[in-house]
Amino acid sequence: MKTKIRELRNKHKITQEELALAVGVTRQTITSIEREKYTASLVLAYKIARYFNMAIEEIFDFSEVEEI
Amino acid sequence: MKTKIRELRNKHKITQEELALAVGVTRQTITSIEREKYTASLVLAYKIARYFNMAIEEIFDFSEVEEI
DNA sequence: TTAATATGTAAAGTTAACTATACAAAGGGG
DNA sequence: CCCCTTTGTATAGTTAACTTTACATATTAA
Repeated sequence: MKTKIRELRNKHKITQEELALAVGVTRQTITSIEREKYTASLVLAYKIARYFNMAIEEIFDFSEVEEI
Repeated sequence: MKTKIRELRNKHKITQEELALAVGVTRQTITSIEREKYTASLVLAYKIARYFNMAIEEIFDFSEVEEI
């Protein structure tokens, strides 16, 4: 899933490691999510959104999710 | 994790099975999430939110998630 | 009371999210 | 150039989300 994490991280000038630490996961998890290796869990998505002071839907791109 | 799914489902007068079908999971998944057996994935949370025309944060209760 | 509908639960299996460790490669600053 | 920081990637392992099947229980309607 596409996300704005890298973009936001650059804007805030923090590394993957710093973000990982802030939200309580490993750097590999952040790397994997940025590189779309897998999708964040709901709780992690929330923590990342909180960190950047945004809503989950503003950071994670659900446009590929099949419409209901 | 606490959610408003049951409450919303009752308000909309739909069964677990109907919601499950609408968002593309099994009834057991809805049951388990309502009974807090486990937390929905990000995509499922999004689909449920879309179904009820709400934001993810309005349906899922993140108050127990450790502050960052 | 019986049937039908809605929900709870259980167990076993699969897949995806995440950890841990480790090493390679890219890029900038001295 | 060389060092240092940041990022990419790989592999193996664990845990949690979700499926499938099946049966039990509660509630309502006929």
